[in-house]
Amino acid sequence: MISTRGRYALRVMIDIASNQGDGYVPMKEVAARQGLSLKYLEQIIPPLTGHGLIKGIQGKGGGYRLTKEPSQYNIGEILRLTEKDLAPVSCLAEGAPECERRQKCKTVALWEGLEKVTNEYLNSKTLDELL
Amino acid sequence: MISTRGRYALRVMIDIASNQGDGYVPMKEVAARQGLSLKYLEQIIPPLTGHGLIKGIQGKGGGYRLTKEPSQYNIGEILRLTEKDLAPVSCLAEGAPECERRQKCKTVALWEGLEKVTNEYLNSKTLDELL
DNA sequence: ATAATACCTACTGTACAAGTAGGTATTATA
DNA sequence: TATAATACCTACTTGTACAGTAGGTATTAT
Repeated sequence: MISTRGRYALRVMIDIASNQGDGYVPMKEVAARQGLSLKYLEQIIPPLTGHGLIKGIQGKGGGYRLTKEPSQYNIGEILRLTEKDLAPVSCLAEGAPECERRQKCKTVALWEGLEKVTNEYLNSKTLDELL
Repeated sequence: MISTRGRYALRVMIDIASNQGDGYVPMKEVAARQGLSLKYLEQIIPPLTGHGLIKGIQGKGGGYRLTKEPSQYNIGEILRLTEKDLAPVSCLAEGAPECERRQKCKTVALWEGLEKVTNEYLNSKTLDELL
């Protein structure tokens, strides 16, 4: 299940896209508009700036803005960065210990298929479709 | 993320299908073959018997068997019964309080679409495909 | 100098997942 | 009729992770 981290990150991206104009959007305003905790959002944002999806500038008058056109973001990349893991089962999560039943496991192909359809869906949707 | 309840339920169904022959399969044997806790499995099974997916008979020589051909079970129904919820986000879970942002929510359609593709995938797979 | 911002790190309460534990009810069989 | 083996039921436990709260530092415009 998608946690608040991914869901809030998406709402932040939508909010910035809708309000950036030609300037920078303070996270304080995003938090107020979205009814979310500023302090919590500050913990969620770093992977997005770290991977260049948004740019933040410090100091008075600072804030965030997108680095690309909304149509250039797919939802999957936003969620993969902010969500802990998008795998449908823990044994497919990154860093999961190699399962010793893997060879004879009758269900792993099912879970891999499920992961594939969800990733394809999320990668096919872009940010501008949500505005 | 699919929890152990749904994953174990699936393995139980596969194990019963593979071992029932023309008799009944004791859960104790399933637990031993699958390397799972019998006591834990006993908590997971009731919704499957309650909805008639498997039939259990008590007493010595008892156990469980399928009520239909493996090809007649779809994976989605097994998971929906044993998993707490298959919704991709908590606001789409059954019994979730009506979200007051629902009307203006820009992301709910995305989550509904994600739920749709996962349900379609899981409903399209049948138990016999896993044997 | 000050105010407003991004950015950083530690701590906390709650809920739930994943079991453990100890029973009762039912049925075949010796 | 006693016993063993099963399904079925309910309470309790433990660890972990989610969803924050809290208190700072660094940077920049005015």
